[in-house]
Amino acid sequence: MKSTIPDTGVPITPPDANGRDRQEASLHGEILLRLRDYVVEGNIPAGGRVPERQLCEMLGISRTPLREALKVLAAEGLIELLPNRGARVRQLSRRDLEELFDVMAGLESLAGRLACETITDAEITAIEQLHYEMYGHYLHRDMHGYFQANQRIHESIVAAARNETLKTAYANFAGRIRRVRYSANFARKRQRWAEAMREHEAILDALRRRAGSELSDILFQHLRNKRMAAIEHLTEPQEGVQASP
Amino acid sequence: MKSTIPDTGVPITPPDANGRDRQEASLHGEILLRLRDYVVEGNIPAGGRVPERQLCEMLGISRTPLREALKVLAAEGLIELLPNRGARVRQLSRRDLEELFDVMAGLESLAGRLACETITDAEITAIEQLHYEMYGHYLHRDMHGYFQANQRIHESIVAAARNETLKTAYANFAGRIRRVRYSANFARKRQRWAEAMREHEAILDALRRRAGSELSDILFQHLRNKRMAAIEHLTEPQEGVQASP
DNA sequence: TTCCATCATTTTGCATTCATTTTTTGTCTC
DNA sequence: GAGACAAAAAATGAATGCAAAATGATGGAA
Repeated sequence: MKSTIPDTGVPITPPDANGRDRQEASLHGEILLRLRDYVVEGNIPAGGRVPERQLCEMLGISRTPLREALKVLAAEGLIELLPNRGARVRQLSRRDLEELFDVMAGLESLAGRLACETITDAEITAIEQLHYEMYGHYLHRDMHGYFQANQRIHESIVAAARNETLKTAYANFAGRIRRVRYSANFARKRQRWAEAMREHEAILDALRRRAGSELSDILFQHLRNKRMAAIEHLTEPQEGVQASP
Repeated sequence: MKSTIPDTGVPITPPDANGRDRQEASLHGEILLRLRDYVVEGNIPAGGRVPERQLCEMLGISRTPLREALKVLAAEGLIELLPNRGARVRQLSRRDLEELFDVMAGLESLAGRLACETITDAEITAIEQLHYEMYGHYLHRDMHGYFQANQRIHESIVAAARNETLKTAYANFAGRIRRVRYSANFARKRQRWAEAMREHEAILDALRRRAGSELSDILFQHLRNKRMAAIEHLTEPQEGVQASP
């Protein structure tokens, strides 16, 4: 079933990396997932063309489902479609990034507010756990570990909001930034790192007290600071990440 | 050019109602806009099938661009695609609506916060103008006028946030609710109406003082209350609006 | 009559084909 | 050698065709 895909040594990700729609039933859905991951992971340089024919061969499919997937990715903001001139990986300007970070901040801020309404003690404990883990990474200057724990904390907050619509939107925007986010080596600034830790303390504190409005403020400000750290070092024009050679 | 559309008495909207992407250059883009409006305006009953062939004739196109548009609408959450069983207009459960309203609340709350950072006196004056207009409608018990002015106020706040990404996301979610929103005849409750007016006073006040965090709170609460009013009267299962006969 | 199996019809998913547009290549002129 | 024009090649956008799946109808057995 599912039309024998000849497995042309496709380098694209396995069919379930991103925790999203799961509409793998159709070929189009499968292609969509793989293509999205392919782009999000930065396999195509920013602004680079997305060659239909080549991808078709790579994926062993015809152009129809591929083009459908491209249309969807364009709607998601990952690529852009130039009339009669094909698809390109969207080049995010500095302004685009600022906007994206702000929207993410708004969504997390909302997530925190909602989470306070229904979060359980167990969930808070789990987040505390992650927090201490993150603190350990901080002490060991382990950027990568810190980054991962940090991300899981934020995801936990979003999950605690118990709002699938929010979660999906959050994942969508996160995907758009991901290419850049990894390059945001803000940890260079020791001071910012320490500040972020303090902010996380405050987040936990507000969460424990279920102080929704307050948490909302703290989260927004936290993300705003992150935005500053991530973006300020970019030179005007655009995205700071290229495809690995 | 652009393939003679035989104008089969298509009831769909003119090609520029919704203030969105404007990718009318391609046939696909045109179809996308028209189809989106067609669905948003409730021309197909909730949960009803979206017959490909029929729509193709109606629009005078082949199935390929139509199917591409359907895929995009599905990604936007307006319709859903059942494997091998075609597209249906998404049936929003009560829970879906609650979630959507909350996300809208979060986005507007964010918009208010951002707006406070850069809004000009002139913009505030314009919003005040709308506010008084709305108050007039309120006094005259003109539900429709009130509703429109109200909507323009909220849109003005979003515009004042100067964040295109936010604006697009906002428009997207607004589209999903639109079908239901009109049926939210919360005005029946005189008291809620008066309350909403008071909340709007508070919104304006916070805006004048550029009190971002405060405005954020007020807006969230305002939308939360709106959600209550709009949803509480729905009987459990789902959407409360049908296609007009 | 009701239930279920079988077959025809419709619909969907994808591949293929066709018509344009864009891009590249090659040649000619200055 | 640089630039301009023209033709060829490639890529895109949309239509059509075909196999698989689903829907609906028909008929037979309990």
